[in-house]
Amino acid sequence: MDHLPLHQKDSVRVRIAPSPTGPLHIGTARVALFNYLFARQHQGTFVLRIEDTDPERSSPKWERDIIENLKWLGILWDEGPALNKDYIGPYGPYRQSERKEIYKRYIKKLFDNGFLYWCYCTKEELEAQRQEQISRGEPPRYTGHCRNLTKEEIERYKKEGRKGILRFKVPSKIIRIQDIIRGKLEFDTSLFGDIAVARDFSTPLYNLAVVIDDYEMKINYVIRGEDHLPNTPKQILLQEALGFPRPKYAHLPLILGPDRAKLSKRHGAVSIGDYRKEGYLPEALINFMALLGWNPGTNEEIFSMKDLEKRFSLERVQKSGAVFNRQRLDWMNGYYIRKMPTEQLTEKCIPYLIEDQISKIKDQKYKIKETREIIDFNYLKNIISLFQERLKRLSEIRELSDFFFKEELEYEPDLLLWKNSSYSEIQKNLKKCYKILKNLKETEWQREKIKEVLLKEAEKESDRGKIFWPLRVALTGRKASPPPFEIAEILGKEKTLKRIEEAIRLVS
RNA sequence: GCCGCCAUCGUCUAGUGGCUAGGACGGCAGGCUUUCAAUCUGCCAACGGGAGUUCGAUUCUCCCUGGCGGCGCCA
Repeated sequence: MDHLPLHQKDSVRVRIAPSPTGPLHIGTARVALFNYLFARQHQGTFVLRIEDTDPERSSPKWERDIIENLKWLGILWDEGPALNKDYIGPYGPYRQSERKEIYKRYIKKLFDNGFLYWCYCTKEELEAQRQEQISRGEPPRYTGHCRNLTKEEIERYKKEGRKGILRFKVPSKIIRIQDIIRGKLEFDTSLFGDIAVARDFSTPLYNLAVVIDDYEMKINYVIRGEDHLPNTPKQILLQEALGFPRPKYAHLPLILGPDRAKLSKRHGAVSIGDYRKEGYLPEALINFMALLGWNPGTNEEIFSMKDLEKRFSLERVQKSGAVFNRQRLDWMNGYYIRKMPTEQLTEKCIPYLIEDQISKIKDQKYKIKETREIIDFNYLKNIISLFQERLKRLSEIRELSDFFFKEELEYEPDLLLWKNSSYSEIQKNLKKCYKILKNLKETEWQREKIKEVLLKEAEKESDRGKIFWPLRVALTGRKASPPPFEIAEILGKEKTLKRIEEAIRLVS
């Protein structure tokens, strides 16, 4: 850990700085996670800052989404906005829109020291220039048209109603960066042109705002996505002009879509909220995201947040981008679902059922909407337990368990047919089941007993499927489901017999 | 176009100057099983290309190719 002197171990300060222009993106969440883990590892501080300098695109609604979902994931910050109340931290507000006084000081300082100038070019003029440069094969950049305007020219522009923007006089030099993940990097700033840094004295643009805030908040490690690599030398130039120390940089590989382009909306669900709604567990998402670009160097692959806090290291972060693989996420989510206590799983599944199968009456009591039966938590738990090893996403419980909440099942009579058996044979076997089950006492109505008595009958056949398949279909109306004994037990004797009768009628 | 970054199975990845290049997801085949799932067993599957360095390169260097990112009065 040569980039981290021992005496600084307790002073690590990192941040995640999302802009509230959309819901929490999976890429942002992963960058947040890596920052969080790095901070935890070094007993450092993890800061959340809201980058809402663009009032056009920012919205409190998205800020709320970002905050709520970070909390849900368990990526908690030490300093930053609280969910429901205003909060001013030790380094000022954590929302850029509330930090104008701070920015003003520095922008004035830059201007007074001659680093900045007003540029009055219009967007159209800039665009025309850009096109021309591109057609000549030059890098599109601002070449300093307004750098040395006379007082008269400035007056004239102002009279024309031009508002102007503050640009930074970019010096020509080679910037060398030592990136923790990528090693030595070099940039030639003469290719940049003069960058726009502020709309006016109190509203900095991104590059300047970041530099000022990171300095003010004493951020010493900047861990962010690789897409920010080209911004880094620009920010360093600004730091140098302001006399700020340079933080250490670590640029993380990007999360890619199946086409290997940066993961974006067109690839499907990208917001944490979407995954949450579909029934992905935070543990699975965290584990999965951590392994996208990081690995422990061993064959282990199941990691809790606590494990990650112990094991994570920037040194083991990959350089190349990682394709987001939904199947692997599904597998991992299924793994965590199976590992979870059934009680807890039931609690998590109930909201999905409440959407259409059941309604909540009071604590622990629910009503099946279609049959109007009153059931309790335990009943639901019994149902959920049948699907625990079959679920990949919590939302699947709706579809999978549907037949428990129906008055009547709808299915094709042909579905009752096992292999090449005939209707009459199926009818005969269903009648046998009916008779056997009817003779069972209520006290004997439990899965082992049901299985025992039916198995005795099924053994007489050349193939157990001749008994079990039609019975299972009679109870579920499905070609795939848990075993009939367990379903019968939960359904109860009366409903079970009724469903068998119904099936018999179908094949008559 | 310019600048930059990256390069091991389809995907996530381990790894080494000499190994049958390892694991996981997925796929395929099989066991268990009425079905599905879970689970177990097995199989398929990779070092982008060319030079160099070297006794020997997947590994080190260079070039090429390819992929990606960036080039806003967005962040």
